[in-house]
Amino acid sequence: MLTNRQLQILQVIVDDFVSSAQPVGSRQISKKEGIHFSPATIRNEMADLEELGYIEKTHTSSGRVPSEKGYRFYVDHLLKPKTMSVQDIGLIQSLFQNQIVEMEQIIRQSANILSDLTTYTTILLGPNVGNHRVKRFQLVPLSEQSAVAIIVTDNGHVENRMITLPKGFDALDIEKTVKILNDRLVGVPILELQSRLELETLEVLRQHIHTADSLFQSLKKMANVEKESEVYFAGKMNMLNQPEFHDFNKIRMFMDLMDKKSQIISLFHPGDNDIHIRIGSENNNLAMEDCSVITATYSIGEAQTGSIAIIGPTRMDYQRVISLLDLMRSGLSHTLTKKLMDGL
Amino acid sequence: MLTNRQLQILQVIVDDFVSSAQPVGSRQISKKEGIHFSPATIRNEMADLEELGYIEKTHTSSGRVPSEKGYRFYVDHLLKPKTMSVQDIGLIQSLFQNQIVEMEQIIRQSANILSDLTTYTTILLGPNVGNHRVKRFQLVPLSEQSAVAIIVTDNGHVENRMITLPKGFDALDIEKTVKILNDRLVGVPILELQSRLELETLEVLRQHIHTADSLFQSLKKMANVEKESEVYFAGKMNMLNQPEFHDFNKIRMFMDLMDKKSQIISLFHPGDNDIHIRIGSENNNLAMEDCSVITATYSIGEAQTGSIAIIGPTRMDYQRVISLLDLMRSGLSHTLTKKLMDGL
DNA sequence: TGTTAGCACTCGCAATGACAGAGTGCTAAT
DNA sequence: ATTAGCACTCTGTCATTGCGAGTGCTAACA
Repeated sequence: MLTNRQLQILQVIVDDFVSSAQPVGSRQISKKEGIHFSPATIRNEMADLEELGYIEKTHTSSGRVPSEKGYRFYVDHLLKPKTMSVQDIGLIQSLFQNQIVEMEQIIRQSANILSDLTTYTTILLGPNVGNHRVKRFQLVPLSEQSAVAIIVTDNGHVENRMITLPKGFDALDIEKTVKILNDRLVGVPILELQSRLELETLEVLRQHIHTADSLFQSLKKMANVEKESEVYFAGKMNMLNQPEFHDFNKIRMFMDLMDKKSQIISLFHPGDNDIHIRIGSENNNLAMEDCSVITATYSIGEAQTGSIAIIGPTRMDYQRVISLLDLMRSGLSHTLTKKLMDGL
Repeated sequence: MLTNRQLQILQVIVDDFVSSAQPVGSRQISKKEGIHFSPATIRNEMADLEELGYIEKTHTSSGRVPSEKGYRFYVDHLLKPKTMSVQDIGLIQSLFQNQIVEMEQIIRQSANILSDLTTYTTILLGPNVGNHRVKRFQLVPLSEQSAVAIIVTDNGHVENRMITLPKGFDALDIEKTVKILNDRLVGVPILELQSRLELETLEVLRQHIHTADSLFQSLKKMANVEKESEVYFAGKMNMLNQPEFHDFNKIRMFMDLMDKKSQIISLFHPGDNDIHIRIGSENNNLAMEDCSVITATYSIGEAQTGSIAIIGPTRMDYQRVISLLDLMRSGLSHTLTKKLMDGL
């Protein structure tokens, strides 16, 4: 167990390093408010803290830097709620007071505001599409052989896809098909669309349309709606400002990562509803070794949830990010839920 | 006028510098195939070329580097068609042989292939939306007060927008509205949509729907479809590989530029149908001082055109990029036009 | 007269060493 | 238990040096 003094010192080291990005020496610590012991004493304590793995030296005679374990401890035990600046709060509030109609707009804006306020990178996962339900199908023929299939979901999202039509498919066929699809599939969650399509419509289609099987192939493709959530980015380039990223290899790796949706999604904490913090190697990703990721979820109505992640260097202002994230998550949840209830 | 020998030397300097990124010295030049004079002679010629402004020294005793004027001359007079590698051709061909249905997919892929093959950055402007014509309107109500408005264009593009409905707007009203819109506005180019909407439908709507004016406000918003072309990027990060961009400020400026659609669009050559090359400051953009941009246009059918730009360092393999760009532009034109003719 | 060999000179760059500054660990005094 | 003091270590900077690559110029050559 750490002594009170060790806690104090660890706190100062993390706080100081977070804001200066420079290793922290004993003399520097001794000058801080609330520290009433000499540099020598502090050096002794630091030696202990180092032995325990909470801090590290960058070289034999350097000041100390928090280790991953140190950050972890700091985050778990030493985080003290700071009051947020009125401006920050105001900026976030104004987004929600602003009467924006489209959900997507609001989400985009949220990401931008977060990355501006934090100077880190924000990734925002839109509500998971899988739970949305089909509201309406539409089939707009473009030519003899092709048409646009449109699926509108209950939250106003529109999916559209080009499909090929069977030979000799006429206006009447289209009408019939649309009717069948709407009769049978409205209300079905996107996630189940493909299976339900087969189950519910194949037979009926065969009864009414003589090219049913060919058509069905097209419809099956259409029903293969992207189930992964939309990903919104903001402030990708903010990483360039972080001194730990003044290294082309790191930048490269980071940017490559940002281009891979599957890897991005793996950064999010599955399931659960809290704010989560992953520090450095806890992200299980080489490109993220010097990064921490703080994630939160927001919810829209009962069923839909989305996530927000803020990615910064491990030397990150954890408290500030958490506050901002919390404010944003609740604002988003509230505003978007209201939109949903009001029928968008 | 440059002597034959000077041309030869300039050519070697550009070629060499393009591939090595290192200033080229007289000794190095003298060793090249086809060069039959001594380093001393070459030094004399280089002194002349420098005086004429085609090449520069990076410091008093360095080798020479092409100046902007040098590149310009090279591009205008010295470019020799190289035969393209079979692999490159194959890769591009395979894209078009591949049976991809969606235009957008093809365009995205094209950009990717180009940036992969060139190792530069590709920007692809989709066909200008303004000329597309309305094929069908649809209005899907989501709640009492809101609906999704959908516009399908003749090339299969789908625009959708949330709109608010007037109080007490019922299913019958929706049906009427959709009918009126489709009767009056199908075939109208997107560009004219807003004006034609007012001209053609306002009166009729007033006759049939008692909340016509309120509805019309919503429709007007809907009709405000983005007229600028879609922009596709590929290989943004390729710039990191270029030694001239191993400088955080340049990277930053470049990336900032890439985020500004209006600036991006200003990089393209307006109007004209040829391949265009802009070197360094010819781009009139500080962030582009060390970049060259090569642009080409492709066309879909008679009316629609799009553009491709490849952005690399001024020290760029001009010939290769031009060949690739030419191949891609004609492939794209051909394939997409065919798609359009086949009714997509 | 055009070409070339030779040479002195310049510049960048990498290696070297000296040195100041910041920090540590340990010991001995308080 | 705390702290002052001191020897030691490591980094970063600066000036020096030497090397290599390249140039410009001159004089010799074909």
